[in-house]
Amino acid sequence: MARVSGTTVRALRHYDEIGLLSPSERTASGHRRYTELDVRRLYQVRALRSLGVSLEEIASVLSDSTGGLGAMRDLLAEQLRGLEVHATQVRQLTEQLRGLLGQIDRASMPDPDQFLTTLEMISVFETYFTTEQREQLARRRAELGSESIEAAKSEWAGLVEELLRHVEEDTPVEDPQVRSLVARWDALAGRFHADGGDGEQTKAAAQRMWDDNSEEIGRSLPWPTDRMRDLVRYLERVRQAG
Amino acid sequence: MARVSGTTVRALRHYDEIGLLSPSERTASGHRRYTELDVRRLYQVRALRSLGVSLEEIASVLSDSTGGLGAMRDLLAEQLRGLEVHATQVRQLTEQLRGLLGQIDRASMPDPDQFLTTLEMISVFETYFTTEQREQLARRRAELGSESIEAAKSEWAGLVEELLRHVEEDTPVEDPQVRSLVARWDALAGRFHADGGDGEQTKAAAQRMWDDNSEEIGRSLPWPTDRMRDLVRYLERVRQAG
DNA sequence: CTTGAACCGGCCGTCGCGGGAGGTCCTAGC
DNA sequence: GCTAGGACCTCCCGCGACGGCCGGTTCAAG
Repeated sequence: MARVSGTTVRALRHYDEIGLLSPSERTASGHRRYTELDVRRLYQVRALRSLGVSLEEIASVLSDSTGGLGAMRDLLAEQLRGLEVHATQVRQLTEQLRGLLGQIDRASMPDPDQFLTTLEMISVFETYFTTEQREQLARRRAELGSESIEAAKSEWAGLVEELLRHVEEDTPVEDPQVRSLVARWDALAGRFHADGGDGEQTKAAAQRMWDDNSEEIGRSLPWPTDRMRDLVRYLERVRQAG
Repeated sequence: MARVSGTTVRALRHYDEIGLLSPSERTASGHRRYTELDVRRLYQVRALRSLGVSLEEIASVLSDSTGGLGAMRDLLAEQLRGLEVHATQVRQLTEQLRGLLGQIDRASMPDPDQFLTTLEMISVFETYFTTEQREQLARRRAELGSESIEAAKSEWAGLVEELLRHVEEDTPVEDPQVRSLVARWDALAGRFHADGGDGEQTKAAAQRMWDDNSEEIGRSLPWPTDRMRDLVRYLERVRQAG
């Protein structure tokens, strides 16, 4: 039976154990004897398995005595839906991996610490954003276009530099110039979120992420950790003063 | 630690058990106490996990004390290759499922037996053809174009009808007309295989499949089983006579 | 001092089998 | 009839990355 059907003996015994396909007969000595009907059922099982259907689902649909071609159709349709979801996840993973590899290659072996920090950032990111929210962010980035992202990056870098100066000079948090800088900072960050509805949730997630992990985030930036920490505290004080 | 990092307590204990991430300290009572360094390592672990890297590989690459960014790069590149292979398989599966669903829908609930037989055919197909050979067949079909496939199908149907007549009339196997029909049959089947090299293997696999499962194949056809079996035997006799 | 939440180690379950141990059976050749 | 070796049997452990439960300990707040 195993030779003819291209399955392993172990698989056949497994199907017998779980009651999915028990041979209709046994020899007096206990050897499994498969009938013609058993062979047909095995072919059906193997075909559904090769389509990724679980043994449990196969059992239910094959034992559905209502001649259930409808049930079979539903099962395959559901399988297809699941597969499409899976394919989406695989595409996202592939994209992420390619991005990371590109980052490594472009920097041609950057500071290992910095790369490990990037890994940490991915983790934080995963923790705080669900997949849908991440898609939303990606769409938003796509809408903005890559040049405006570059512009935002440089504007952000400028903001950080200016704010760091104020931190060093300990400018009072009520200073209108400082408050305007912080407002620009928040507006800049806000541009990367969608408006209303789910956008609010994304914003809230980002806020939580920032609140809980501002130090981690700081480490991933091209400025020294302690100065960024000071900057973050300063920002919070300015916001509370507002 | 679990709350902050977004992992479950169980996962943390698991990492401890397998020695991937053991807390640097323990309280006197035995509670795990994670240091700042442990937190960073956990973030790295989670990030690599979210990229689909196995715990074993994570352990090896994180314990690589050569500051191994190169090892990391290799690991991620390998991960990417594996993902791409997986994506190909997923695409093939999706295609198969869509084809099957289309078949069910077009026939708007055909004979359940016939559909189950289709499933059996898939299984036989899987048994005898490797993935690469299947791809080759698919390419060949694409080259031929769908209309020529339809033409071949109807030509085949015509051949079967004519040959069935000869079987009923028991025309001698040496009859030149019969031999020409069989030659057309073989040529028709041959058109669906590539020429030379791997094509020969595909042909051989098809031959084996036909030899071993001609009855199964017969069941999937729109002609009655017993007449097809007679036809198959007749074909073999004609070929041997040639 | 109590109480409820959090933590501990340990063990079983998942899914689809693979692989091995130790014993029985079957068939071919002498 | 005997023997050799292959095929079969049942029973059990293993994977990978944890989830979940149990009975007991520890911790922080009131």
